[in-house]
Amino acid sequence: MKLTSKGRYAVMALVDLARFDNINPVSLRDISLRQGISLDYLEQIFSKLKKNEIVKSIRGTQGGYVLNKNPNEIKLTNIFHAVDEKVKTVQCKKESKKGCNGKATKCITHNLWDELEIHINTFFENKSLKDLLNNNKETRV
Amino acid sequence: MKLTSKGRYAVMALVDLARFDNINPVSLRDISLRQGISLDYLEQIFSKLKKNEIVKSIRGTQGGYVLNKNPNEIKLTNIFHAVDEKVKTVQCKKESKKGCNGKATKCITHNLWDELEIHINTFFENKSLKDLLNNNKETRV
DNA sequence: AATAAACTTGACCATTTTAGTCGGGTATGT
DNA sequence: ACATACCCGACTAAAATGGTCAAGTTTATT
Ligand code: FES
Ligand code: FES
Repeated sequence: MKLTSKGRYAVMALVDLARFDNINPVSLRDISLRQGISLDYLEQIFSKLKKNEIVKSIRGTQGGYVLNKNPNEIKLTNIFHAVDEKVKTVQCKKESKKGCNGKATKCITHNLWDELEIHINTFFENKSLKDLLNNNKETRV
Repeated sequence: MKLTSKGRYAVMALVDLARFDNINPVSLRDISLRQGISLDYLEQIFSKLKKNEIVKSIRGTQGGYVLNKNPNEIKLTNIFHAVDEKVKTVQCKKESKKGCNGKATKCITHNLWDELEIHINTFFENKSLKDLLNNNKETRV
């Protein structure tokens, strides 16, 4: 049960972006340096964020990315969905009529994992980028 | 963000066990057949459950496993902990003074992932094996 | 017009994790 | 004796992860 770097980085990068994009487009190079994330990897991530209309790109010198929506309209759900960081607790195909291991019945714990999935997704649906902007400066340890 | 089979199987197997161990010890072979889980894999899992005093073993013919505690005392947390299915949302070492990527500060999303981890763990702490016994027969699809 | 910054695309890859398998044991009820 | 069932450690194929690399295109600036 772990979060992958792709999802973590996507959120990190967007928080960074949201802080600075009022002034100018923010280049991935800057985000890379500030957050310590590989530039090449960021490009992959932003390509997906763009396809999902979470950010807009501006090409050329002085270009970069800007948010495509208000920070309070961007939920973690949206971000995670964009970069394919999905919550998957059940083993069976969700829409299939079959259970785990190709059995005809749903397994005895299926309902439990469904509950868990909802529980987690609720968290993501209730958090927007805006929530992360306040009171979340880097905290010295 | 996904649940691994080890954790899923551990819970599945224990629910199965809890249903039948009032009468006789339950053999892994039976669980394997009923739940469609590889016997060899179950042995690995039960070895850990035993070390963590969640189940007791009885060797020899007619042997098997029985619960070592009341179903309402066995939380999902305990089960997951036993089989090393841990919830890990942050990238940094939890107790280290360093953040992600060896930086001296905690990253801007660290608090968020901490919150998430707590959110998920709360779910596991509030569910016991007993909760899963009622109303959780295999449901025909 | 030349240059350099920055986005775009797609292929490639090493490492780690997962989900097992396999081959030997040892204990014990019948 | 013998079959059942637990016990233990090593091994491994396949998938996922977390990137890197190469070769573009676009556009602001000089
Ligand atoms: S998780 Fe859906 S049937 Fe097992
Ligand atoms: S998650 Fe802890 S510092 Fe990034």
